[in-house]
Amino acid sequence: MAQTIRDVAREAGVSQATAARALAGYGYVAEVTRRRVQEAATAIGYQPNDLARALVSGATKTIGLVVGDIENPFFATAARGLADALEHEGYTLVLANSDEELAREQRVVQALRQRLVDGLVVVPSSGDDGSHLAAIIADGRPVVLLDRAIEGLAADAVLVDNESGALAAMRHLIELGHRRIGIVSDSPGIASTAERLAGCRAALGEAGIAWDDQLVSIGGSSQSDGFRTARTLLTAARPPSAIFTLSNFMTAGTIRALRDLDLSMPVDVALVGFDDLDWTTLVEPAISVVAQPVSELGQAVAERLLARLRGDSSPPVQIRLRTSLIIRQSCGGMP
Amino acid sequence: MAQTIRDVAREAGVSQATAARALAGYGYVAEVTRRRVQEAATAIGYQPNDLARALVSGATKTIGLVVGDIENPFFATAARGLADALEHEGYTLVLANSDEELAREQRVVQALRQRLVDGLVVVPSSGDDGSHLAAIIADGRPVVLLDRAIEGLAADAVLVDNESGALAAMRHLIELGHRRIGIVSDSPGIASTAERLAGCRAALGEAGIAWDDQLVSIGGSSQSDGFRTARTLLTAARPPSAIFTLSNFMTAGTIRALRDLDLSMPVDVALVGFDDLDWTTLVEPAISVVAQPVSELGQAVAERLLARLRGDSSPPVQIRLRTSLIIRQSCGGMP
DNA sequence: GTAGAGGGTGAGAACGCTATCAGGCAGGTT
DNA sequence: AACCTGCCTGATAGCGTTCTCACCCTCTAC
Repeated sequence: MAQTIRDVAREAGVSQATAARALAGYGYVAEVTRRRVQEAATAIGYQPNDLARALVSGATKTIGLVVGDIENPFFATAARGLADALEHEGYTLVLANSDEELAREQRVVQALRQRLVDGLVVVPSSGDDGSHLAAIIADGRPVVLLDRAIEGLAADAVLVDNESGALAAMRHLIELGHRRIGIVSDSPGIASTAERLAGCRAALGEAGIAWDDQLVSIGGSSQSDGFRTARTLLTAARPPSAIFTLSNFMTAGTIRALRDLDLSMPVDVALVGFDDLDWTTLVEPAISVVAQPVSELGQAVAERLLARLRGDSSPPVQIRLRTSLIIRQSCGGMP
Repeated sequence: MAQTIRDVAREAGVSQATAARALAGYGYVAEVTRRRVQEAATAIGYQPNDLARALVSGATKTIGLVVGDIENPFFATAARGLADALEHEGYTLVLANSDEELAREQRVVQALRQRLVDGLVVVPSSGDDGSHLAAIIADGRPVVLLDRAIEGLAADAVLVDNESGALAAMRHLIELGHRRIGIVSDSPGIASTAERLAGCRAALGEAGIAWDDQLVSIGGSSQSDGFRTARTLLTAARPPSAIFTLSNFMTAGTIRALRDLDLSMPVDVALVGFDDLDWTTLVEPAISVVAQPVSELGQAVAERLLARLRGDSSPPVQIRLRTSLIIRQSCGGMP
């Protein structure tokens, strides 16, 4: 098996304590001894045991990441940005999927807690239940929320400006003359979704258009949910002339529904989606979107987390990154 | 901070040893005592320390996963399949990106090694250098290769049938009458890519078509590399009438190049790509692809790994999952 | 009445590391 | 000669578990 510091000590003919000092570089060690120990270490191929080190130091140099589903490119990109920034400081990511289910999320958070992660990054599946995360914070370990806030939880959160993003998208469709705008949404239990819906409401309000529940379809968060609910919307008695989708899966589902019904963008239906993925410019017409700075989101989360790990104990902050409306062909607003 | 088993013992008025027995469930403990200890544990909110447990048991219940880039949907899906299967058995995934660079891969593997992962799943960036992985195997910890083999490394590998997949795709294009078929490839240093190229060679050989280096563009593994090399191919003096792309990023890059040059599929250029992603049926025309059972790949890897962790010490096996050619509109072979 | 079996308990070693402490030994100072 | 000081080293105490061992106590069997 793996060699221990004792093996190094024996090989170098010194005590375990001296070998430890020589390798870790603290206390007094004679230059000759240090060299001898180091040579012995490489000779027998010694590798420090991070586990033992963590047990005594109390820090595992490990960060837990809980996302809904790593297959969602949004989460994958954020995870990447986070991993890169953390790796810089010697931290490793432990990954867990919650499937957007609170119960599962609680289970994996519990597991990560026992694993003694130094900190936790969570994309919470519920906007109001944060008791499992409060327990981690009570342990004195930092928690940073990614993309979604939790009401009443004293944790840092790095979010995007969902409300103004949705507002801008809806405004644009309204300016293009649309009065009946369909909204394809995933569950409003997800905090970011709720904020986007609020943005929609605000835009309709300022344009004097009444909110119409018939035009809002709310389903699960998978692409097939998006397909199903968009199809329902489009086959209704008075279908919308434009659609705003609140997430990338909803956008994909809606495009499939449009294809299925042989409706073309932007002539039959104008479309704007939330979240910009690579394929949105691969399809024709290219999809207009509210773009989020996804990778920056991960980086900002890493920054907050590292600050906390360094001892920053200022009150929790909420960071909002700006979204930007990218107008392409699908909404008909392109010159 | 967190409570220890000693705190539970004190609370229950028993020794640390008895508390441990009561909680872990070995040895003799009186029923009354057991109940008292368990009540004490929940009362003070005791959580076992997995770190200490791992140190003594020698198993961290942790699996390392090294992929080129978690943002690549292929890896993300495989990771998901793997994570689900492993979670079932109480294992957690530790994630690392190699950026398809051997040096980086070696660094992260080293880090995972010190972290004492119980096993390692690697998508190797090099097909011939496996020394860093051999070291893990020498420690007695299982390594399973995902998607790509390494020559001369005694480790299980779960792969897809790259050669016959590429063969089928090329055959199909040849049957459609194409004689000049462009191949957009990423680096052949990647084992799976080399196998796909071999499949291409075989198909051309059996059709009596000479291999033409002018028709093969080899670049990096990013989408922009695919765009650049496909563009070069398409703007050459005698451009190909069909293109076969060897990975999903190459496919996306090639589609962009076609759009950029105002060439349409399948009329101007027929296209078949390797790897089926969600967007391939979102674009028009829908892209014909060699589909890989990605999620099954992850599951099969988990199965192998779990078997090894349970002590299976049979000689390393190589598992090949079948690919399937899905004919859609982009190649012109659809009735 | 004593031996033995068996339930129940606490003391303590081990895992591999970090880090403190007591002491040894050379050199210089009073 | 006695004493300090500064370098160097080994012994040793944890970190929070798992798990073995020795021991005690009670009950049954001869």
